[in-house]
Amino acid sequence: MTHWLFKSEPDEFSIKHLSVKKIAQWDGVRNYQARNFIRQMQAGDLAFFYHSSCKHVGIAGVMRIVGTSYPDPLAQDPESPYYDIKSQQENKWSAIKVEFVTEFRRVLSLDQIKKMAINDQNLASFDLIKKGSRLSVMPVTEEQWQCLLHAAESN
DNA sequence: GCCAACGTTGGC
DNA sequence: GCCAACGTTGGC
Repeated sequence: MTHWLFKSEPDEFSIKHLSVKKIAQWDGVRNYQARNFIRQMQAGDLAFFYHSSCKHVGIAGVMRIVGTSYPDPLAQDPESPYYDIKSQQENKWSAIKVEFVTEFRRVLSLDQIKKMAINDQNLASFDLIKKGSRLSVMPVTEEQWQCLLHAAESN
C-alpha cells in the first residue's frame, strides 16, 4: 500500500467538512504530476489531509482512498471554474473519492515537521517541506508515514 | 497582503 | 527548443 498527502485550503474544504460528509470527491486537480499520482492510487490507500494557506498550516487528519480514479467531471462542466475545454474528447484530468478516517486533536504543523526533519533523513527528503514545493498531491513513504502519524497522534 | 518559487504558455 | 512573461501557489 502506498501512502499519500493531499493539500487543501480549509476555507474551501477542510478535514471537518470531510468528517461531516464522510465521503467526498477530490477534484479540480490541474497539475500533471499531481494528476499522475491520483491515477496510481488504489482502493484502501491511506492519505494525510494537509491544510494549506491558512492559520494552522499542517497535517490535520487521515483519509482513505475509495475506488480508483476516474475522469474529473468538473473538467467537462462549462459552469465550473475547473472547466477545461481541452478535456472534451480526451480523458485529461482525474478525480478520486476519499473517505474520512481521523481528525487529529491538533494539527501537526509544518513547523513541527520541519523541526523533526532536522534529525530525520527520511523526513528531510519529503517534498512537502522543500521550499517552493507547490505539489498538491504527493506520495509519502512508509517511514515518513509512520513517523508523522505517530507525531500527530501524540501531539 | 507580500513575494519567492514554480508550472505553463506562446513568440521566436 | 529556448526563454521571457504570466498566472498561481502557499508560507509568512
